[in-house]
Amino acid sequence: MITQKAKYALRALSALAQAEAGDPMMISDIATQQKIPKKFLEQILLDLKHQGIVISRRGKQGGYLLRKPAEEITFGEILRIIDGPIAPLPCLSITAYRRCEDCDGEQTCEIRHVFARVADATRKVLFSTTIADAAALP
Amino acid sequence: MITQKAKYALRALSALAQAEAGDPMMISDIATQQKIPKKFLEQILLDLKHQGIVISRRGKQGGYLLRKPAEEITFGEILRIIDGPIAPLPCLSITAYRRCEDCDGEQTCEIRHVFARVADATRKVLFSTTIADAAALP
DNA sequence: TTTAATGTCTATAGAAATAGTAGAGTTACA
DNA sequence: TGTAACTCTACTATTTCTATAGACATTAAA
Repeated sequence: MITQKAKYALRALSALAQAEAGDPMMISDIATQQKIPKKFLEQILLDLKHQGIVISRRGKQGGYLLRKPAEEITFGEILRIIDGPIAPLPCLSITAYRRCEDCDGEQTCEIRHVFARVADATRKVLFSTTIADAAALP
Repeated sequence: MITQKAKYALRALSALAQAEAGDPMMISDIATQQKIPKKFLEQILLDLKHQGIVISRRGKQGGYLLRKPAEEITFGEILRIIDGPIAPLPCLSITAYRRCEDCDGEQTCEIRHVFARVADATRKVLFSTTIADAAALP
């Protein structure tokens, strides 16, 4: 299961993708429209800003904007930022590889190569789907 | 990420699959061989017993056995028992469906159909791979 | 029939993750 | 200069994860 936070992040980005281009959208508008707790959403958007996904304008008439075209923001990259590694095992993570301490070597691990296939299949979907795809829907 | 518990469960079952057919394997032997904390493994095997995956014999010469051929035990069914639903969203779970409260309808949800594809891809791997595949390796 | 070895079951506990909430601070437009 | 917006840090309640502890039940073998 992905976290609630990741769900919120993806839906918020989808809302931004649907907004007028160049016209910032306020946290409270996104929160209302997408039924996301406002203070929680603040944190999420701040994260996404720090990771270069969105930009913000402060003060009156402020709000958030996508930093790049929605077509270039994948589900995979957002999930990595919010929920961490995509891989089902630490020893299969591309961005946060960690050896399994209780495991006697990756070549002989009985389960590693199975989950390698899971990871591949998952990545194939997540990195080929963008926020634009999500926003396009009905 | 799957839990440590699920990793232990799959490796324990793989050990059972490699044991002499009909010859029960003791918890402590599995624990030593697979580097699993013994008391933790007890719980895991008990779960698997209650779910009909393994059978046990008590007393001297006791131990655990697979209840059905390793070829018929899939990774998917074990993960469901230990970690819960395979699906990345509650509203996509086959065994534990739950509506998303903050979501305005599953037809219009921007992210649901993306994760539906993730779930399909994941299930395809997890339910076509068995403990026998894991045990067969090197 | 006793004893030792084995699984069974319930309870407990510390650490980490999850899902928020609170509030003081900063910026910029009108 | 006022106020509407974002920024940042800290805090908290709940749940999940990863075990550990210990009393109990059963069985095989001496």
